Amino acid sequence: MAKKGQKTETELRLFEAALRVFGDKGHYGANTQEIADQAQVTKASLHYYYRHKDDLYEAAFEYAIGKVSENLYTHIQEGMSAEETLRTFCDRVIRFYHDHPWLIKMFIHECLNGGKIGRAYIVELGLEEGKPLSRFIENINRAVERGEIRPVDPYQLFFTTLGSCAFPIVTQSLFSSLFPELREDPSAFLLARREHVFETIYFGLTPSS
Amino acid sequence: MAKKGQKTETELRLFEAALRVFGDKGHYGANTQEIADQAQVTKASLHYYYRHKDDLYEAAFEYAIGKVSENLYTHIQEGMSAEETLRTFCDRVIRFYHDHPWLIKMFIHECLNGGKIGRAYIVELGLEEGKPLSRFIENINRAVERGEIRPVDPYQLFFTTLGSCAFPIVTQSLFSSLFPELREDPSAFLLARREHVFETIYFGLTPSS
DNA sequence: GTCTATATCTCGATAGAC
DNA sequence: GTCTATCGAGATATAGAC
Repeated sequence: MAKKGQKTETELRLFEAALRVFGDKGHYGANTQEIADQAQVTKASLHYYYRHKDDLYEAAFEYAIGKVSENLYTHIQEGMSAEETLRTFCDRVIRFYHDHPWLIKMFIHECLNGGKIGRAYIVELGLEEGKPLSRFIENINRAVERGEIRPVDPYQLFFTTLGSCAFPIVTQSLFSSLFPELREDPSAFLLARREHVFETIYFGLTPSS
Repeated sequence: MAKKGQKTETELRLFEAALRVFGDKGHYGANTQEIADQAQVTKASLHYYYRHKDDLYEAAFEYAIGKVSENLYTHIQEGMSAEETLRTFCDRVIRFYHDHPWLIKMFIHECLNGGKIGRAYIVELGLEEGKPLSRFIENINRAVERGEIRPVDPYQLFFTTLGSCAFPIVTQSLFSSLFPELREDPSAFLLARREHVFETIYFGLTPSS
């Protein structure tokens, strides 16, 4: 059922509730009762469509990775300069995770749980020709070759960029009690990061640049 | 008991086991049976020293924050240049979390759970005069004033630096199946980040700088 | 397909012997 | 202070009526 093309209306409600609840609380923190409640069905119905909790979780995680791929990586076009690539990536990551924080939370939850379930689905982001992540890596490598930017490990740069963008969204609940700007207007702070992260990474902090 | 000065040997074993298990699995993922097993006592003994699971978790989290403060922030001295501040911070964060990944995992788990319990303890990192985080912020502000670096929001820079350093350690379990360098020699990749992160943030990517 | 009712299991916490 | 035994809440999952 979960895999077949068309979902019934009930199944769709279950699936969307699962995205919200798993996204918010992760695999362990979520419970089937809450998912059933949000979908306005009973637990028995939930188990009718998805035999085990894990089946529902896997379906949700696979869908989430697809959404991430679609919203973050497809906007990085082959042949973009490093500047365009980084600008686009910062903008998409921060806007997307700002609007859908449960997606990055689901991902981080899965990381903390050892990635046992998610590992099978993350290959969709792969590095092979044409896959989403490969365009980021390729664009950086080309930019180094033609001297737009200094030599840099594109994998390291990927983590630096994604980490800079995603980390404040993940840690907001704790750091907001410490940082006045983040506490008073989280959206403004997070959206201001699009410029900050791009400029810091691309131009650095030294005034000469 | 937990708060008093001297811990008995059994209590110490329990506490250290709690650090490991909570650190690895977070508040919800951890269970008291596993902590008791690792401490080689029964659950009943665990509950003798710590009435509720939450008491043990709070003690562990408070201790963890103290460790983080002690190992990351005390090495940032008042009056350091921005260059020294960032170099020191990258070096300490990556080395420390590389050696003790459960500490950053515990922190992120708490963030994902909404920070309800940890919020009370994170104020120890505060921004007030003399508190650990204030030195980072102050050093950056001074560096801007005297023109060492261009104008930058020190709070934004804090997230950029910490996120760049911590994110790969947190997400290693999932991204290692995607990035060959990270999979084949995680330590080398993570330790190489100390230079990469500092140079990317301080000097940027543009070759002119 | 959806429900009520329930089986089964896991976990935090307690009682009481020693 | 540590143990065995057990309680009771809450979770996943199933049985069977409709």
